[in-house]
Amino acid sequence: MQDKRPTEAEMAILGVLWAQGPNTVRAVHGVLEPERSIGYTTVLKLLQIMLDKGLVRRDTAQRSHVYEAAVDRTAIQEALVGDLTDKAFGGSTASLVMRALSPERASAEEIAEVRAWLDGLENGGDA
Amino acid sequence: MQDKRPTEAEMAILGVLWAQGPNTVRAVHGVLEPERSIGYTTVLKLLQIMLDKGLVRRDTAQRSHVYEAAVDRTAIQEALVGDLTDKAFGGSTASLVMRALSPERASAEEIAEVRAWLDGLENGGDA
DNA sequence: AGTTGTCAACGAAGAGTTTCGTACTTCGTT
DNA sequence: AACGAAGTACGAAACTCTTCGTTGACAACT
Repeated sequence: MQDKRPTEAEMAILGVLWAQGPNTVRAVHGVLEPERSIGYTTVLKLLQIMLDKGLVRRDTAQRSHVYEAAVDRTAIQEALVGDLTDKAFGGSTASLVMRALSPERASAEEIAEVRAWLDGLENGGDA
Repeated sequence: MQDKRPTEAEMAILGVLWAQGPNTVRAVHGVLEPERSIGYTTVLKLLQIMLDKGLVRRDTAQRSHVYEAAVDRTAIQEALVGDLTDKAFGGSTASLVMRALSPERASAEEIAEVRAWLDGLENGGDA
C-alpha cells in the first residue's frame, strides 16, 4: 500500500505523469533529464519503487512498459499542504496562506486570482 | 553556513525555540518529549547538528548551554512554502492557496481571516 | 573523599532516498 | 544466425536523517 507523501524525486516523476498522462520510462526520462540531468536507469528504478509503493500503475503489455499515476493529484497536494501547515505553521492554514501570498512571493495576478476564487466560493457555496 | 530548509525534527525544535525563546536542552526536551517521545540525547544531538548548520546559536557560559533560534521564522516559512509550490504545484502559488483553502481543509473562520487580510492588503497598498 | 545526578560530546547503527553500473532479455536488421 | 539497440531487473554504493548508548566531565551532597 501507499502511505501517502511521495519524496521529492517521486514528485518530479508524478508531475510528468499528471501533466502528460501515461508514459514510458524513456518519455519520462526525456522530460526530466534536461532540467535535472538524471540517468535513465535512475528513472526506471524510481518508477519500480513507486510501483511497489502503489504510487503508479503500469501496463506491461508492450516491451516498453507504460506507467501512469495511481494516486490523485489533489489528494497528494492536500496531504503535503496539510503536512507543511502542521510542521511550520502550527496548524494554521490561514498563516500559511498569508505567508504564501505575501506580496514578495506572489504576483498581483496570483493574488487577484485567489481573490476571484474566494468570491466564487462565497456565491457558489461549493458542494 | 546554513542552506536553509530545516528537516522535520529540526522544525519541531525550532518551533519550541521560536515560541519560548532561548532554552536549555532539558527544557526543549521537556516540551517535545510528551508529544513525540524522544530521548534527551537525541534532542541534544539535533541541537548540536543545528548549531553546525547555523540554525541555532548557543550560550555556553553556564554548564547547561542555552540555545536560541538563529534563523528568522518568516524566512524559513517562505522558503518552505516556495519549495512546496515548486515541487507540487508547478510553481503556482495561487494553486497552492486554493488547495489549502478548499473548504474540506480550512474552516470558515480561516477563510474569513484570509479574506479580511486580503482586503487590508488592497487598502494598505504595501511597499 | 566518595557517591550520585546532570550534562555535553561522540560514535555508530538503522532506515529511507537517490543514484547508477552491470547483467540479462527481446527485438529488428543484416 | 549474429549483432546491436532498446528495455527491464537487480544490487549496491553514497547520502541524509533520526535515534540513542556510552563515556567522561562537572557538581552537589553526605
